Amino acid sequence: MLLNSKEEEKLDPRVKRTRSLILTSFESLLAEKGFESISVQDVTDKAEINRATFYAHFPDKYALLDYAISQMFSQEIEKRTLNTCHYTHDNLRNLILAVCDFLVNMHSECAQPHQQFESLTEGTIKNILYELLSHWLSQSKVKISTDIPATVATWAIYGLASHYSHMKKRPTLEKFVDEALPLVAVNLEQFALPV
Amino acid sequence: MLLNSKEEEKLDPRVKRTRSLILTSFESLLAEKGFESISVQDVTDKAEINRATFYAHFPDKYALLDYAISQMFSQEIEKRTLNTCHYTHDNLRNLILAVCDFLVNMHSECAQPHQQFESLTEGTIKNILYELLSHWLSQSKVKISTDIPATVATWAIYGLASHYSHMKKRPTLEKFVDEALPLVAVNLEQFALPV
DNA sequence: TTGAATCTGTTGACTAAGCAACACTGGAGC
DNA sequence: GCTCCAGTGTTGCTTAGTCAACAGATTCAA
Repeated sequence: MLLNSKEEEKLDPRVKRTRSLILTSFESLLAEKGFESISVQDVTDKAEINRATFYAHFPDKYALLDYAISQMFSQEIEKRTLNTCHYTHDNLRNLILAVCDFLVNMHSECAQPHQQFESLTEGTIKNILYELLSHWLSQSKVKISTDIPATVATWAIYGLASHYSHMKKRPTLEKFVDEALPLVAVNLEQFALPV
Repeated sequence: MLLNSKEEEKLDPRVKRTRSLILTSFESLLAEKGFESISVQDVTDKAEINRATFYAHFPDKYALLDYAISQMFSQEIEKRTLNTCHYTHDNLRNLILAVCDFLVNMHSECAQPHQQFESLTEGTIKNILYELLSHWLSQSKVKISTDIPATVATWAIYGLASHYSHMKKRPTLEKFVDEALPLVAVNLEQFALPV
């Protein structure tokens, strides 16, 4: 789910093109109006592709939202090279920063990020977070089940970021993260010893 | 050749997409290096389309150059709505301005506008000019053969614009055109009476 | 409640684009 | 002379995208 950049490169150029057209169209529509009021028609009209083509790529608009969020968030992760490293205090810090950044941006770029929209994106992002944290923990010398600590950290990180992005008077991101980081780190460090 | 905007709109979206990809790629390559050193490979690589697809649209890169120049120049004409009007002194003035503008821009945007490149574009632009002037003259009450005056004016206008675009110390465009306009107008006005 | 309107998801026949392979050309260098 | 190389056009087959038409769902107002 994370290391998909390589596979996507050797995809049929038509497929890459179509997906990218759909994605661009969808993102620009999200900036205009709420997810619920966006129809598949709207997306395909703006993308200048046939509606049937849309359904060859996605079952419905919810799948598109899922894909769009995955793509954007994965890009954020890749930009910070968090997908190709292991657990350190600093990488964890970076990860929390990434999620906060992402949610803050999303709220500023989307016209109407309502309840339903948010809970759909929440699931998508938590999946990616969980995968990444499990990956980090699995590299540890200590061979134990990773699902409990990964779950705790996933929810904690997303919760923190969501809280931060909804605050009316936000402190600087650095300040917020420095305060929150130890609480998350303590749950991971005992399992994620440096390799 | 001129009124093609309507037809192009109801073209297969795949065709529009492909042509536009080729065109964009070609234009950006022209900004980098000379026309002669651009290969069909280069164009299709940058456009991310298959080389065989290129040949389904154009016989070779010279046809692409032709198409590209036609498109760009026609856009310049349409922008000034010169394609949907008739002969007036002021429209003629605007037409000369358009050709000058176009050639000046081309010289600034293309990396190496060498001799061969220029003579290829010259033919393309003169064709469009000739068509447009013939169209203007054909609307006149005076029903006579339009080819002689259209030819004279075409060559004169292109010659003026080419001269202007190559001048080392260019006067303002307005000043240049005001001086040149009467010499062209005198060849047309006797045929192109107001309708 | 009807029915007009709009969106959905799906189908089958058609067309454009992708791909790999081919023979051919025109240098560049030895 | 020669080969090597990079580009050119072309081909047959595969796959993705287009289009028009369909039945069903939802909404809204008459």
